[in-house]
Amino acid sequence: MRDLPHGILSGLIVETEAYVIGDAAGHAYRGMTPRNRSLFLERGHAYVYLAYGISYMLNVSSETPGIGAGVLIRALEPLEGIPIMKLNRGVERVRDLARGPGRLAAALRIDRRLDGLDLCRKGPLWLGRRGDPSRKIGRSIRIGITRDADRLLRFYLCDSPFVSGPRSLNMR
DNA sequence: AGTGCGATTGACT
DNA sequence: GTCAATCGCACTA
Repeated sequence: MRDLPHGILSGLIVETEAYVIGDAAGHAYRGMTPRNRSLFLERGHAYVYLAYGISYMLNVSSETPGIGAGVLIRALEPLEGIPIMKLNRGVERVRDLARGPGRLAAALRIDRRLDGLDLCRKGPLWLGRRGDPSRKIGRSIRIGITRDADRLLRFYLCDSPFVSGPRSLNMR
């Protein structure tokens, strides 16, 4: 859920990637730095960083304080505030509004100012419960990384058209 | 102080 | 399918 001056935006998370303890692909792997310190907060805090100088990535810290791990939120099925998301993204097609981590952040106007925010409390950005536990969840290798590339730590809703990535990865 | 490089995207052949 | 854009930051010296 995202609370903006223009209104409330929300969506269903349909795709994530885990960056676990001791994971060479994770930003926390080489210890705490000014950029990644939010990964070391109590689980449920936002870690936002800029990738390729172009796109912001939203992560949720996933361990107890001082450990350093998180989950990248890769795609959303837009639910509320779709007209505002279209303005934020400059595209009309609902499927393209938040399909991919950079697009998701753009649709929700997420940037480094939200870094470190507690996502378990209602605020400018927070997490709710909307999922249907009976929907089938697939897993695959993670997208766009080089180290620890073989681990099956990407998760997505099999039947959702709002999932990113090559179709060959979305069949399991 | 200088350098190299992405947890991507959008435009183009 | 290929490829450039773009910049904060981690690393080296």
